[in-house]
Amino acid sequence: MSAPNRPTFRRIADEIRAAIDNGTYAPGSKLPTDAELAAQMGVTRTLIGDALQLLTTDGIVTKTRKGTFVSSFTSKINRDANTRYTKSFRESTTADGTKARGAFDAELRARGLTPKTDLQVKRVVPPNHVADLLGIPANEVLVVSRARVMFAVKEDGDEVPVQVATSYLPGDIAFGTVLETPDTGEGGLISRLADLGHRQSRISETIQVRRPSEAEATALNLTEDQRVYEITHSARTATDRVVEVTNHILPVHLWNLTYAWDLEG
Amino acid sequence: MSAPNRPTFRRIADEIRAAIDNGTYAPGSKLPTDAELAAQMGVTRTLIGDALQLLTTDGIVTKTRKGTFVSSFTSKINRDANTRYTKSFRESTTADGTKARGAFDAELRARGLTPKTDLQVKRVVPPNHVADLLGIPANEVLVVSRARVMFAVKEDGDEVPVQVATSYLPGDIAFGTVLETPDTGEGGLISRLADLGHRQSRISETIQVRRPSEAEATALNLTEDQRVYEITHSARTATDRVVEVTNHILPVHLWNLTYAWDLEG
DNA sequence: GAGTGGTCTAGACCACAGA
DNA sequence: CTGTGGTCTAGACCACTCG
Repeated sequence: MSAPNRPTFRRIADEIRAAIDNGTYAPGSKLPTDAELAAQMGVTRTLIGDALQLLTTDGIVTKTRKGTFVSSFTSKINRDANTRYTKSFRESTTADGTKARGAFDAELRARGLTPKTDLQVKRVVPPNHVADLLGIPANEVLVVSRARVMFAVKEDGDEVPVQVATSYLPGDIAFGTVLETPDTGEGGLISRLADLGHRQSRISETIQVRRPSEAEATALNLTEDQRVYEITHSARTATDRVVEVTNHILPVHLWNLTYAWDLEG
Repeated sequence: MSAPNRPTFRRIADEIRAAIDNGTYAPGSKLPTDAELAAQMGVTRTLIGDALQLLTTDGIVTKTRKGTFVSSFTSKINRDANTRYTKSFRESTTADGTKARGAFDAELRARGLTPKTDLQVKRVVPPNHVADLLGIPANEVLVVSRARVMFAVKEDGDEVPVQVATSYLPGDIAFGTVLETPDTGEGGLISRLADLGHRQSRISETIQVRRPSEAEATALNLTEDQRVYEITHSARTATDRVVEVTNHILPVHLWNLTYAWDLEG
């Protein structure tokens, strides 16, 4: 009623969305082929494709060469920017008695998922905006880059990529230290930076939403029409030096973000 | 090179986007009609429509019954969650010597735009999640609702809607006070709440990205395929009472968000 | 009434994954 | 090889806006 002349392809999308919500199509199951749906609904295959593309963009279904499948990820993961950087959360003990290895680890375990991270440590010349934040000349100085692709492993063993993040650490701090090794141990990067005498005291993050780059789309299994948060995170010490810049890329349909802070007078 | 088999409609979108970026089509100007572009490029009108829809979703062009127009808004507005709630920013003096009326006001003037706000003050039963945050029973208690639609007025007098925001204030605090009047004066809502003995001390915000509701799409001049940030803002006093909940809706293509906070040990 | 974009069909060809 | 979704055309009808 609210939309009297709602186009057919949107009505079809609504219909299928409702069918997924009410359990007619279970998470992970295969939908009928476009051609079958077209026959059922008495429309062209083109229309079904348009309708399903809307659901694909929302992350509700995934289209492959083998058919259309209902996404198995339903609820969103919460990224709480404040607790995630506290020592207690980063080093929190998980259900199986092991200690969490950094913020992302604790975050996923809190949701009953098992985290898995692919890491590549390199020395690189950072992107300009990162060099800028680190206070070093552009296109010149090498820094340590810790590029991660993070997965949520479900109970059935399926690995879903949920985030890519790249941390940049100044060379004079990180070269030749544990910060260039794969496992940063209990409490993660932030704890190790503190060990090295660079305890972080103030964080700032800027957020934008955009289409994924080609590389991001591939890594996160996204289409060009989906959207990601890009969070540029920078941490400075009490002496006001930026000792870490991290670029987080998160599909918007998988995450909520939370922030909290005190007001001064 | 990077995408060998890039579909035609995406290539066309890229082409037009580039033409807009390099000034071939100026901000605010009218593009050729779909039919003309189709003829120029030797493709069907359908394809041009698909291409332009990509740009519409990104907020780069606007389609009307009168033709396709290049958006006049280029850069994004920055919403700095921290400075925006400081007293000095909210009450900052603008170029013309007048005092800013709250956070949004100061935000836009910093960008050379003139803010304009349509306000409707009512007593309403708040949405469930708001009642929850305010610590009152759902579907029952009246609170003060201050619903705003905010515009950026350009130099040529054009008014672009950039945000809708609705603040909810507990009745026992707000009924019969200045909080039910249209103009909350210097420093805005927060200053008046402080005057009434409810100085805010801690803020938390949660962010998600979603399609706009029908009402939001109408108010903000969006299509169903564009995306908005929904920011749920709540403020509590030193005595830990939530005295304000505000729901902010911002088109993602118009805004960047910024947060900053201190780490404890 | 003329011109605009929005929608939809019917049918075609394609690339790609899997048996 | 077959079946899948992805793309594209040609052409049609529509609703809306404006002169």
